[in-house]
Amino acid sequence: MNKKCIIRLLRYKNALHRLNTLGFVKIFSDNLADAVGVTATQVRKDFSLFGISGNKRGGYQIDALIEKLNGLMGKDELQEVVIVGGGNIGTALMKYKGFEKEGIKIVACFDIDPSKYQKKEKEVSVMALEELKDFVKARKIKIGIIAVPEIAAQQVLDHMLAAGIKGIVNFAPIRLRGSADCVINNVNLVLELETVIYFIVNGLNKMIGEIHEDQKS
Amino acid sequence: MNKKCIIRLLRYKNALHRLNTLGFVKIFSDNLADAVGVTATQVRKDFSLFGISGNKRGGYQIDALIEKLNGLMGKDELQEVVIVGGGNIGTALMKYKGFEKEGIKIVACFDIDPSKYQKKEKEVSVMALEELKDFVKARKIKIGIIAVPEIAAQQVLDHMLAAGIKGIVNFAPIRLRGSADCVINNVNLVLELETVIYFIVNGLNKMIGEIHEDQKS
DNA sequence: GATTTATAGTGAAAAAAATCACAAAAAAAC
DNA sequence: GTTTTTTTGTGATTTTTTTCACTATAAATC
Ligand SMILES: NC(=O)c1ccc[n+]([C@@H]2O[C@H](COP(=O)([O-])OP(=O)(O)OC[C@H]3O[C@@H](n4cnc5c(N)ncnc54)[C@H](O)[C@@H]3O)[C@@H](O)[C@H]2O)c1
Ligand SMILES: NC(=O)c1ccc[n+]([C@@H]2O[C@H](COP(=O)([O-])OP(=O)(O)OC[C@H]3O[C@@H](n4cnc5c(N)ncnc54)[C@H](O)[C@@H]3O)[C@@H](O)[C@H]2O)c1
Repeated sequence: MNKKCIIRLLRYKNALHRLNTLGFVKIFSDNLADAVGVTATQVRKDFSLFGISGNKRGGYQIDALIEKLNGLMGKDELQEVVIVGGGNIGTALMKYKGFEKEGIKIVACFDIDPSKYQKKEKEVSVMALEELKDFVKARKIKIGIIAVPEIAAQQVLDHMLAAGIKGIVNFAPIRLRGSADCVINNVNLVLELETVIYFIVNGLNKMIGEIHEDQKS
Repeated sequence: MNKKCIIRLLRYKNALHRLNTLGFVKIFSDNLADAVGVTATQVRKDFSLFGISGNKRGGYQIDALIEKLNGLMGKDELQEVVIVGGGNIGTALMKYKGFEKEGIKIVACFDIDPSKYQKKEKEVSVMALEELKDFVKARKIKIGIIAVPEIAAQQVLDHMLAAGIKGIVNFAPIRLRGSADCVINNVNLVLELETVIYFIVNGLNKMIGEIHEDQKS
């Protein structure tokens, strides 16, 4: 079984979700491939690896496929997520409405700057960093987002680990190290831009295909 | 030459930048590997592929290395970038101070919602989408960021292509297709979270290593 | 109901990427 | 100034990932 395959499965699931809400009922491997940006063979191979099967000459039933993928991906229960750092990125994430439909809920944000604290109905509360540990332990939260300046990232990671967080998306432009006990996905938005710039400046538009790669550790 | 290698080179560059500002002068392949999350052999192999050499038993001179990488990456001139969509993500990016030191400058934002328009000193102006084309053409801007709702993304892409944009980072959770004439880097933040959730829910913390992969097309 | 056709499924082959293993060379130690 | 140590550089090898080439099968057509 292929490591990258897992990320592709998540992509398939998201694409199928979209196609489903658009009213599609059945899909062929090449449509799905197209939506996600891979080859049809790859889609079928991935499915084959995970024991997903469709109907020969009939394609795949979208709802059954989504169900199967959700099962494989363990996306049955709503995942509660906390953010540390209520600045630009943290706020953007808090305000984003698109998480819920993927079974993700941002339940709280923690900051050290008291001017950021807020407690409103309908909005995500911003609390003192000191409250993180109790909050996370009480609600058994497993996933956290780091949206603090680079300089504070390692320290925040330590707080999160102490609180029992098991998975982190880190937006600080520094590679935080995970462990057997905690997976970290380092997302570097500047790098996303730089990558594009590289291809433009060097006229490598030809080099089409999957290119970027993040790191989980 | 390896495709992923290019992204690693950008990572090396960023890490070196950081180490440099921290006062380091020279570095060994294993330090750099550590900072970026790869093996020392990989670092040397990558450098070898791009004709970068250091000093046996002496490691690499950081400033010379940065210069060489900048040369290879074509990061000599300041890159001006426009955003379309002045909402949550667009605003976060506009306010972010970390681009300039990587030679990137957000010069303007375009939106269809007049309530978002603003023209202040010191801040990035938000203008009407209709002004995009002239602005981009006049300043010969090559790079754009799409930060509009999914439903509007394809249309915005068309506007950008018409304006002459050659490279795009797209935050809408839909795969926009590039062409020989335009590179698109689709960034999906929900997927970044979902990936972490997958690893936690399935107890695959063991599966340490580089995992995530974005797409440029 | 036979034939054609489109599509899934998959072992085999190819391609791509990472790692290994070791030579070369520079610095350090003696 | 010789030996040891440390680190780079890279061809060879291994591993991983993708693609190919083909079979099986269900639907559509005749
Ligand atoms: N905004 C962007 O578009 C953008 C782009 C690329 C990368 N990033 C990275 O994302 C991270 C956040 O960026 P931002 O623009 O939102 O920054 P920001 O300065 O707007 O927000 C950071 C927040 O973290 C809080 N904070 C600082 N130290 C803390 C600590 N120890 N514990 C808890 N909270 C703390 C601050 O009070 C502030 O509210 C940074 O590492 C940045 O480099 C941001
Ligand atoms: N905010 C997040 O944390 C987050 C997370 C994941 C993905 N995204 C994606 O990023 C994109 C932007 O998200 P957001 O939260 O910033 O949305 P938002 O609704 O806050 O902002 C969207 C902006 O785009 C403008 N807009 C709409 N149609 C437009 C058009 N045709 N031309 C120009 N401008 C137009 C709107 O006026 C608005 O200002 C969305 O596709 C979203 O799915 C955002």
